[in-house]
Amino acid sequence: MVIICARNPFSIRTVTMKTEVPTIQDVARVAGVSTATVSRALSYPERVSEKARRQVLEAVERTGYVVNEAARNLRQQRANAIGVIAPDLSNPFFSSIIAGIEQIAGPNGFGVLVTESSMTGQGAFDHASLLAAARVDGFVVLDGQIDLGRLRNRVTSLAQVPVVSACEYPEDLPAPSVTVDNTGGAEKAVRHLADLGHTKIGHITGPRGNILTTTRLQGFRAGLNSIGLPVREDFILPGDFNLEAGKLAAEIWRTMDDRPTAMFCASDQQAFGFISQLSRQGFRVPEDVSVIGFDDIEVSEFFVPALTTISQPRLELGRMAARMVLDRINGESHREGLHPQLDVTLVVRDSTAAPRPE
Amino acid sequence: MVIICARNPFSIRTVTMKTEVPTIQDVARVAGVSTATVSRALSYPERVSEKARRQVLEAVERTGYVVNEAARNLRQQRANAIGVIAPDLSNPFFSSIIAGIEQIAGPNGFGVLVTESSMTGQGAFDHASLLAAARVDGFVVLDGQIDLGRLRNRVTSLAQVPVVSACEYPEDLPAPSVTVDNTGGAEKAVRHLADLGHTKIGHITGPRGNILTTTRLQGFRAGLNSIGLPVREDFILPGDFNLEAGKLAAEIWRTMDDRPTAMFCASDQQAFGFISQLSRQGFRVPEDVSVIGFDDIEVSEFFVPALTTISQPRLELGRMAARMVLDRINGESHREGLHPQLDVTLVVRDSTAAPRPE
DNA sequence: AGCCTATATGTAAACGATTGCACCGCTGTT
DNA sequence: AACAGCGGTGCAATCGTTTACATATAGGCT
Repeated sequence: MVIICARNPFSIRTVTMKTEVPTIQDVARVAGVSTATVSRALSYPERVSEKARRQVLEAVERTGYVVNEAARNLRQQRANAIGVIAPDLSNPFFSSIIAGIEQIAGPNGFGVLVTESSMTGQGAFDHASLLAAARVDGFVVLDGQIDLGRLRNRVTSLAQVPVVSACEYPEDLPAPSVTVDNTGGAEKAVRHLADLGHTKIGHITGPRGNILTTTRLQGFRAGLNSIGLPVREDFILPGDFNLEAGKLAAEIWRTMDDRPTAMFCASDQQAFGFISQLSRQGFRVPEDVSVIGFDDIEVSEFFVPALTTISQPRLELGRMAARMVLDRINGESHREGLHPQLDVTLVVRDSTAAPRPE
Repeated sequence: MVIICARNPFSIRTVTMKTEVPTIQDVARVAGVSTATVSRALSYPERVSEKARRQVLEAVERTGYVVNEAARNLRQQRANAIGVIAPDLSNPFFSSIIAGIEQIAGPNGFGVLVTESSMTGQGAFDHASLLAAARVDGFVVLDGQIDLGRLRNRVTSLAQVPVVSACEYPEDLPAPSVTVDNTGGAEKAVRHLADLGHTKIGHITGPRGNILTTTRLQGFRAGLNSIGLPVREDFILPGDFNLEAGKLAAEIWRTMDDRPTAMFCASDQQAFGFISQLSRQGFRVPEDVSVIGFDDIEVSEFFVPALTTISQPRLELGRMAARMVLDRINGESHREGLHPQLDVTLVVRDSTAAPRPE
C-alpha cells in the first residue's frame, strides 16, 4: 500500500491524529526504486538516469517528502548549521553582522543558530551547549569578551570545530578572524577633526579590556601624534559602547574646566547618548562640541544632527566570516593564519564642524 | 582499552589528526556500565543508583563526552530547537523579540534557529527549508507578510509543527498568536496629543496590507472619534515602518497647505526619519510639530528630542511566544484558540508639546 | 563470440543515541 | 519457604538517512 501524506497540510487537527511523516522509504516505494536511488536522485541528480530522476521527483511531490535532517546529520556526521555567539542581540550592530552570515550560510544549505553569550539565568554559559556535538559544524564568535576558559571546560570537542571570530576577538583565541581596521578608523576620525581646526580633541573609550577599545584608543593616540597634537590624558574618558555610557561621559564633559571642542566616540550608540544628554543640558552639537562616532549604524544618518562617523562594512563582515567558517568546514584549511582586515571609511555628516572661534 | 579524549582541546592540529569524538559507548566502557545506564544517568539522574551516577559523571568528565544531538534527535523524533522567521534582522525591534525567545528557549534546552524571510538570492523562500523535518520542533513567525501559500507548498509537514506568530500575524494563519494592543496603543497616542491641545492630528501609516498598519490606523480613527475630532483623510500619509518612510512623509508634510500640528507615527524608526528630515529643513520638534512614535526601541529615549512613544513589551513578546511554542511542542494543546494580547503604555518624553498658539 | 568498461541500481551496514522489555536480586509478606 | 513487589540494570531494537560495495545491464572493442 502506498502511503500518501494528508492533502490539506494546514488543517490543524484538534484530535491527536498522528499523520505519519513520509520517509525516504515511502518515496522509494511510490517511485518504484530503492532508497539509495532516491537519495542519489535528490543529492546527485546527475548520477541517476533521467527516468529514475523523474519518478523520484514525482514521488517526492506526491508524498510531500522532506528529508529528515537529524537522520542525515547523524549519517553524514555534519549538522549543516553554523552557530553564532553574539554578546547582545538587541544591538543593531550585531544583528546586521548576523544578517550577513545568514546571507552566505542560507544559500549554501546551512542553518544559522544564534545565541546570546550574556544570557540571563543559569550559568550564562549554556551557549556552550550549542556546541553539543553534531548540532553545529562551526562557529562565528562575535563576542570578544567571551570567557574561553569556561567554554573550553565544557566542550572538549571544540578543537574539532572550526571557529572564526568576527569583529571582536578574544586575544587568546587561536582562530582565524575577520576584523576592520580599527586603528586606521580612529586615525581617520582624529584627522577629520583636526582638519576642521580642532586642537582639543577628546575620546570616550569602549569598555575596559575589549580589543576594540584598545585598538581604537591606540589609533586615537597615533592620530594625534601624526598630526603633532599632544595627547591630553584628561581628555580620554572611560566608557562603554552603549547609550548609557555616552550619557555618563556627557556629565563628565560638562564638569570639566577645560573642555575638548571635539569628541571621538568609540561607537555610534555612545555618541547618541553623549549628544542626547548634552542637548538636554542646553548644549548644541556641533556648535558647542563636535562629535564623531564609530560604526555607522543605520539610524546614524537620521540622528539629529546626522552623525559623522566611521563606517564599518557590517554586512560584509558577517558574509566574510561565514565564508571562512564554511571553507574550514569543507576542509579548506587556511588555518588560524588568516586574519583579513576590512577597510573603514569616514562619513561626514552634520555632527562635526569647525570649532567656535574663541 | 579505554579511550580518553586528547588533553588539550585547544591545540588546533595542523595535520589532519582525526581525534575521535567520544560516544556514549566510550563513557559506558569507562564507567563500567551499559549505555542505557549512561543515558539514564544523564537524562533522569533519579532513576539510577547513587553509585552508577557517580561513575557515569566521572566517566563523562574523563572522556569529555558531549551528547550527539543528531543521534538524540533522530531517536527522539524531536530537534530540541525552535525556528524564528523574522522579516528583518537588522531591525532592532525584532532582534529584541528574538532575545526574548532565546531567554526562554535556552534554559529549556532548546536552540534557536533564526532566518530572515526577506532573504536575498534564490527564491527567498528557503527559510522553508528550515522546516525540513526534524530540524526544528516549532516556529515563531514574526513576519506578517509571509506568503504562507508558498510555504505551504514547500512543506507538507507544516501541519505537524506548532507555529506561533508574534507581533505581526498573517490573517490566514490558523495558529496561536501573541500580539500587543495596537488599536489601544494608537488610541492612547491620539488621546495624548489631544490632551495637549492638538486638534489637527495626522498619522503616517505602516506598509499597505500589514496587520499592524490596519489596527493602528483603526485605533487612530477610533481615538479621534471618541474625542469628537473629525478624521481628516488628507492627514493620513501612507508609509512604511522604516526610517526612509518617515523622511518621505516629512517631504509631504512640508508641502501641505494646512498642516497637522501633531503626527502619530506607526513606528519609532519612522518617527526618527520624519523628525530628522524636518530638522534638516529648519523645522523644530515639538515646537513646529509634535511627533509620537510606536515601539519604544532603545534609542528612542536618547533621540533628540527624546521621543514620546507607545512602549511595547518586546522582550516579553518574545518570551511569551517562546513559551507558547514550547507548550505546544510538549503537547499542551491550547490550540489556535489562544491569542493573548499584551498591554502597551504611553511614554511621554520631549517630542510632544502643546501646539503653538495661532 | 568473448571480454572489458561504464553506468545504473540495489543491498545492507553504519551513524549514536533512547527506551520498551526482560531480568536480577533483594525485601517483606503470607 | 514461596512469592509478589520493586528498584536497578542490561539487551537489543529503533529512529531515517547515506554510502561502500556488490550486482546487473548495455555497449564497444578485438
